[in-house]
Amino acid sequence: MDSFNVPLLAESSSSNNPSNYAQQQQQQQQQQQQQLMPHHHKDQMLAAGNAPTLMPQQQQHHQKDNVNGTTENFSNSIDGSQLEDGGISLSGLCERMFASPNPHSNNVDNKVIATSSTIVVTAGGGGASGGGVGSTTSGSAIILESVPMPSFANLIFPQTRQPTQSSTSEALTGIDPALIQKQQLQQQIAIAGPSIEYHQLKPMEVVHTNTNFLTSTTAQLLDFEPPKDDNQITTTTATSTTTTNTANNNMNRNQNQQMRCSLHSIEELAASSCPVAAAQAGATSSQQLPQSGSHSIGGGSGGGSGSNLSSDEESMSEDEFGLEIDDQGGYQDTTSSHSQQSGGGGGGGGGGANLLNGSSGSGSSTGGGGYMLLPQSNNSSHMGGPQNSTPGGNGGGGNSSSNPSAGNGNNGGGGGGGHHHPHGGTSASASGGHGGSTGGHNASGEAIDFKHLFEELCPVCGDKVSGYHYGLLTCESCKGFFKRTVQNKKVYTCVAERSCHIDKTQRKRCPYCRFQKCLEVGMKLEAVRADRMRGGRNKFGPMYKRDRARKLQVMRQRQLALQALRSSMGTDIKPSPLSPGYQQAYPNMNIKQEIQIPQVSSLTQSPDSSPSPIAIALGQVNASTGGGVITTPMNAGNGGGNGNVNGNGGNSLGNGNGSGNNNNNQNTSSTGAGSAGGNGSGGGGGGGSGGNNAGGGGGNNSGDGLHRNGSGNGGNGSNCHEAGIGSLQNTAESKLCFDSGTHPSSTADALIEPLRVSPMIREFVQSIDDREWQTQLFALLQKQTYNQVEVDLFELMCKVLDQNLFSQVDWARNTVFFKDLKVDDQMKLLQHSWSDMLVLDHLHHRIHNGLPDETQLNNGQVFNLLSLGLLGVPQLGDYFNELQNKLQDLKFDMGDYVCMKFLILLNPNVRGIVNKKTVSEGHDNVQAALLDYTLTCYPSVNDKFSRLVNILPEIHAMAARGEEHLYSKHCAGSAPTQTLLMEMLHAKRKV
DNA sequence: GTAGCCTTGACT
DNA sequence: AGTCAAGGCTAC
Repeated sequence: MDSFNVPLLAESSSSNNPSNYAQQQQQQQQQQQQQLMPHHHKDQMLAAGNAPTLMPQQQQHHQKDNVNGTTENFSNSIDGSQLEDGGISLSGLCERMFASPNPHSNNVDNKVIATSSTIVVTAGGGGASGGGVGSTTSGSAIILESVPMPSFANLIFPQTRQPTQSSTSEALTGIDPALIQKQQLQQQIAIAGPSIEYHQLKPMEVVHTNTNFLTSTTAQLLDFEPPKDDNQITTTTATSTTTTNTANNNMNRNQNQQMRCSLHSIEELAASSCPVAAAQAGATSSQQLPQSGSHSIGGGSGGGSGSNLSSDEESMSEDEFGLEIDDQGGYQDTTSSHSQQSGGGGGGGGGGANLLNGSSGSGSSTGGGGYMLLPQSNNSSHMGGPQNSTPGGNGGGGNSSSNPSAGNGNNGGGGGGGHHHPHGGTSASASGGHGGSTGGHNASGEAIDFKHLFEELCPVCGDKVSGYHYGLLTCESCKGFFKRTVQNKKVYTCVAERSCHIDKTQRKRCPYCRFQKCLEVGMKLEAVRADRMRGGRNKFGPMYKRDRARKLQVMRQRQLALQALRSSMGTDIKPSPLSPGYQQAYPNMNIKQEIQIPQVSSLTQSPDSSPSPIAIALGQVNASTGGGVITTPMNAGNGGGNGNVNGNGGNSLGNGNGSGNNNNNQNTSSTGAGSAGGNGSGGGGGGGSGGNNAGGGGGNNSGDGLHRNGSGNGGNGSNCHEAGIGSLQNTAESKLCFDSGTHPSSTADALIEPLRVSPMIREFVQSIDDREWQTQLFALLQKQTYNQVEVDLFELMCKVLDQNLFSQVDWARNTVFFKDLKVDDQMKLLQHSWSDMLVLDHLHHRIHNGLPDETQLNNGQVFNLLSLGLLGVPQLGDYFNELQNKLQDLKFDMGDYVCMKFLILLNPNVRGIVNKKTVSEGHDNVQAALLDYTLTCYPSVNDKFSRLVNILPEIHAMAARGEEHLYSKHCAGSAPTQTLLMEMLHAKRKV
């Protein structure tokens, strides 16, 4: 049968025994981790999401050698045994067991209290390796259980994991405190919801099974409904579990998210330890870690696959996808050819500078307030240089950042509100936003003053920064703390909930949480020298340099923007005194927990201003208004102070998280529902005066740079095409143009037929949650780049794709037809369709949600969102656009989209489907529904149904190309390993 | 253990 | 020679 227990790169192995390769791979990773990481942090690193790859044999070995009754020895074993004796720490096992970074290994109940003295650990699984090993601690049996199952499978039935985890948790009492700590760490992962980033999956092992793979490993049983007659679950517990297995889908989803752990530098380490990369002489990750390079795994790790596509022809480099920061660290000067806008506005209308020369220049929107993770408002190609759009969405009235230094968009205008410091607030200088007269060259061309860099606040504790330490600007104490922790292999424990606030006054209280925060903000373990050599420079030097240049550039732009603002507004806005907190100039900094996520337009919006039939049918828009903004919880919740940018009736949705008062300016009309207290007051206000495009017309430069639903109605429609369809904030504009010009009949269709939309399609559409997708997307991008000087954009793309895949699986397994299938079939279907669905999804998000082509990351890098739709193949751009145009010509709407998605998923022709009948029926039903829908709701579009269906093969062709590319990149060691994405890639080849 | 200050040494 | 990010020292 087709087994999905495919080891990563198993096909590439030169070994006859596929499992050997998996073992080699794991060993390789472990060895590399040993060399690359200060071992002792593994636990806490893992808490940040990086699970080690373990070999069952190693587990066994470790348990024999290292589990003992003393904390000290155990701790030592953690540090040493994992790496020195080739074994693996018990903690690591526990981490893998209880907190697999697999986000779908969920249901960890952090409330569980250990009451048992028995742990059951069954090492190994499947056919790959050894069985369980019992080891005792304090007289208690310890049997660890590894989980060598397809992560993919985990996704489908994650809920059955819970009992195992909880029961095992309970079993911890009486075990070495260090072990308990590990358990706590895992729980922390579960608790640390916001750390949603990058999925690292449990390693797959070849499971030679003659029967249903579901019964092939214990691990599988943990995640799947165990067959009634199967007793392979070896987990035991002395007491009953305190958790239940009642997680519903939503719960699963949430928990899944929680389990998606942040990996930060550690994950990069892990990624860099990709055995394939190691096997390819120096083809290591971009982290330039000191790999041994001598690991000879798998000779042929890539080659054996038969798809060792090493050609660089289509290799995507950073350059190809938007890294536009030159090695000198400088951005190109955008001041001359690009209009600049200090959207500072974010904050209560703050400093948003009017777009003085806003005519045609691409806007370099430098938000006054919040940091940026919003799609840029630029309306021209970025080729001329990065447009540093730093929308001021965050600032809000007050500073609401998790760190005092976070973006404060209080420059001018309203703003002002309270200062909210989730972290207990140290000294955030809340003095109004400062236009950035510091550093770099100010408008007068003064010399760069790097001293200002150190006026930032430490992202860990808020103390004064003393310089770059271990990867980023931190204070001296955190530098020392980090160093001590790493060098001395400290293992801390949090006596509280592992969520202690860390600030200057409390940083001593909980070293555990402090260290966690160090990792979270991006301090790099590898910067601590193993040999303790003094002096000299490390490899981060160039990175620091670039970071400086980037910061200075931001400052410079802000300064110019502020100057422009002043001149445009007379002298009303007085230059603020130079803030000791240089952070005002760096809204990107220190805003870790203040995720500002751009929300794209409603799921039912389309470029066509008229609501689609399905939108009306779902009651998400009033048909009579014909094109009104669809208010969703998403846009309503944001920006309490939705200020009308131009007073034209368009809502410039504030996207800020500011907690301050929503001091909107004179233009505010607060149309958005929900002035969510802590939310969004800033952004909305920002729009007010800050984001006004001097050109008047479009009014598209909201303070938050988002302005999705904005767009004045007052004769501003003509701006829409200039603005670019790809821009989130221009969705509404695009709709207007689209509607009025291209498809005059669309409105009629929409208004006449909505009620005839079949219940099936309604249900389909309702199953789509684009908001969650958006939230996850931008949260991931933000988290991945928060305080990171530089990230590998391809790797980031893979992470996003990986996340999208998780969402996709999550969606699929809750949908009609599909959910009724056996897991075997489900997996086959997904493995066959995932890439097509990714492409289709991206088309959908582009068309219906106005997803832009690119977005600027927290750290200033430009991330090419389009690459997600192209699966990393830039050459497919034209083809992609062509498909998009075709779909738009067909008035492709949400109903069409979801039906097409189902048609892709429910492919009865997939080989090996057991319940082909059900799949086929589902497919036919959807097809019929789509046909009916198109005929009923879009009579004006000739032959819409068949034309839509004919696009599916085109999507498939594109997806196939993307898959090849991704696979080749993976074989070249450029892609993160142990991700669902890679698993999918391999699975399809296996199939 | 913390954190401020000192020393070191590769790099510019 | 200066810079600066490492590690080291030591008073607290």
